[in-house]
Amino acid sequence: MSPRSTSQIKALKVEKRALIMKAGLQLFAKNGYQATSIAMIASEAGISKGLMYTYFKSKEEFLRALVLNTIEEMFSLVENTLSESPDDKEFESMINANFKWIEKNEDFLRIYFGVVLQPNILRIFETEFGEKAQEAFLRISKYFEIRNFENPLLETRYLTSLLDGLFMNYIVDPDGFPLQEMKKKILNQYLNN
Amino acid sequence: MSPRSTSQIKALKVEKRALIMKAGLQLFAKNGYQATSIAMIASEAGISKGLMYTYFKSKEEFLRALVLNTIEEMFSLVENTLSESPDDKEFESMINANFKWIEKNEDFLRIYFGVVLQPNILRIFETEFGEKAQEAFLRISKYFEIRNFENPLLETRYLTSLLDGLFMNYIVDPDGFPLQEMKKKILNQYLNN
Amino acid sequence: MSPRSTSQIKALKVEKRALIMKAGLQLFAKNGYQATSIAMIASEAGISKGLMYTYFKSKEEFLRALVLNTIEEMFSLVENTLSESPDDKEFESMINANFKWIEKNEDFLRIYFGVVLQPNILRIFETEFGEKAQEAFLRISKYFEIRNFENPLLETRYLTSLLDGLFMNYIVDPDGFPLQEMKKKILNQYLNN
Amino acid sequence: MSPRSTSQIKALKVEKRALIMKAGLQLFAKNGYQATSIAMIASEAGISKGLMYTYFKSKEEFLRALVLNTIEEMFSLVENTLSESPDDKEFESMINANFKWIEKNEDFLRIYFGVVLQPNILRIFETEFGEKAQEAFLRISKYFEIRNFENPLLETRYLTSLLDGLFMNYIVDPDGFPLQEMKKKILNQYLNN
DNA sequence: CATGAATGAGAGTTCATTCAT
DNA sequence: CATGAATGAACTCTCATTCAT
Repeated sequence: MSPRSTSQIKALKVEKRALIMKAGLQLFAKNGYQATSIAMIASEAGISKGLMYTYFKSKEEFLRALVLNTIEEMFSLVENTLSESPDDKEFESMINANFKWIEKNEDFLRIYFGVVLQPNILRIFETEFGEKAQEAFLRISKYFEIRNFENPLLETRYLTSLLDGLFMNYIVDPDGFPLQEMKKKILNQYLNN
Repeated sequence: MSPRSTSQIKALKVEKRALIMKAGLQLFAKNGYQATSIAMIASEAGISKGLMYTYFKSKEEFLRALVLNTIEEMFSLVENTLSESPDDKEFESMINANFKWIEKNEDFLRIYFGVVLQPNILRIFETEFGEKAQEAFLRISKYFEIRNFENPLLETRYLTSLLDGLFMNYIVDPDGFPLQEMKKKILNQYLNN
Repeated sequence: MSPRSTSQIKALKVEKRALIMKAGLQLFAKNGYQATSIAMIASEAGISKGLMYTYFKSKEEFLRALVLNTIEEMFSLVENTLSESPDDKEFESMINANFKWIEKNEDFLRIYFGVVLQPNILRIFETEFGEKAQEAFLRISKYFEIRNFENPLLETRYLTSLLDGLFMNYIVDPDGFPLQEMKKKILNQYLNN
Repeated sequence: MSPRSTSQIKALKVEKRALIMKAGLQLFAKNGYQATSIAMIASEAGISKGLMYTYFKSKEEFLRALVLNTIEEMFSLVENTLSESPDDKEFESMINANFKWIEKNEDFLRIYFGVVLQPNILRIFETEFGEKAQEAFLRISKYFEIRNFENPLLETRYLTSLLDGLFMNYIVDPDGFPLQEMKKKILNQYLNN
């Protein structure tokens, strides 16, 4: 019961939590949320069903944790690449970072789009989620402002929608979709005029 | 037994079928396919659960009917507006038609994206669905070819992804999304250089 | 409304009734009672489900009619071949008649055994059915009495059980079961000592 | 976590499994397979419907377990009583064992005949089931061979059919059927000439 | 006389969740 | 801390039966 052993236990818990989430990520991506049972996730993570409920209050809570966990990372891509007054180079980095990240997070993307599109599944997101999105959105918008775009907010919305569309098409057909060419096209479009 | 009464009955069946599909469309759009039960659809349509199965063989068949019914209309927008050698005016018509149609078919769009993105739901679509998509895709590509775009196929994929992204963002937030401005932006981009 | 047309109608009804029963016989034999739906029978008979219910009060009534209809024929085989004081020749005729009849009524036999073995399906039979069986039973018993068997009733029960067993095994494997040899064996056994 | 508690739990599972099978045996025997619902079995066994499915994968699997479990015992009666070169004494033992067993397994018999006779229920049995039957069949046939019967295989088929018929009639009317006398009759017939 | 649309109860099955061990 | 037996509600789907036409 020494503090050390307690912290070790905590570390173990964190590790196992991550393990479970990894299992859930894969299964949700492969089968969808509804078609993936708690039993499947527990089995994949090598634990019992019952133990799932000491880590996550419910299946929905689990999904929420799963998505929020990664969504933070996703939105921080923008903050990590764009300063408060972003220049072209930073913009290019941001785009690059996004495309790179997407390739590594296909599974998450699949879940993410599902959650975004079927609001009744997780309407609760909106608050926590909106804040982070808002922040990233404004960073990008700042770049367009600096570049003297007529309507920076519209341009930002346009760009993010474009990225959404590209990424969505990418996860529908990862092998056939020309992701790299699309990236070049975007960079050309924004940086060469 | 008279032809009139027979045809009246048939007409009633067609009407009721449409009624059920309308109910299904709304509920699937609101809750998603899996989270919508046959009982809910029947109740919304004002019929018994059992009767659903005289109109549709299974829940999956029902979804298929629902989607194929409208998807044809969606893809024919391109064919109806673009000739075999499409000019700028036709391109503009096509874009206009698409944006107009989307506003009238929010519910369908929600289902459509869900079907496309959810992995296991209906891979069966792919065949019937792919053919129609292919055709529309090539029509648009022909336009870019005529306009001497360097890579017409890539450009088409880019445009359709952009539209997907815009429409997806529109259905997530129909009231807040500047759909009309986006349309203008696209038309400017493609027609004014 | 002339008497003739009325009787014609009646004849038609009788014919159609027979037609329905034939369809039911085949389907019950092929799929079993529970796995055969009224809809299937109606369809096979070329009529509507609703019309079934003008000929038979319920599915169970239909089964009852089906079985009683043929069971009478089956038991009358004994009465038709055995006189009140049956001799060896009559006994041989009776055995021959039974084996011949069984080959022509495989389908019925399948249903019959099911009904006999699962009493809860049709316990109501017992009365009507028992009477006819009793009569045939006593006729056979009379033959053994005349032949001075020690215990004619036991012998009858033995013989009828033997026939049941043979016929049961025959319908389980109609092609592989040596029905004719079994008949010879029985005749040898009873007539040659 | 101790081995004892684990083994206790396992023992409990085995016990409960047996309990469910007992309930199923009775209900299937009384009503037949199709007319007995999982709900009825669960209720009779004092458990919830859902729990049935942790013990048995499906209703059909349950039936299979029920039948295979006992069928083995049934066919092994022959192997346990007849040696490779069976003599009269062994034959008598075999007959005795069969008659004795039947009285203790009325319920099973009812199900067994149902399974054998109903066409579509479980043709899957045939393989596993056929092998065991074949073995027993050949053992008996060996006895008739040694006894110099003209056609041992036919004689075996005759005897087993006879037994089937007797046992079938016994379960239709357990109280009225003279089972013991029939046994004596068979033994007399085969052993006294 | 004949139809089949319509019902409603009930079937088999799954699964998130709980809790005794 | 960890298990998985147990529950109960919900699911998709079937079908005997009725009845307006």
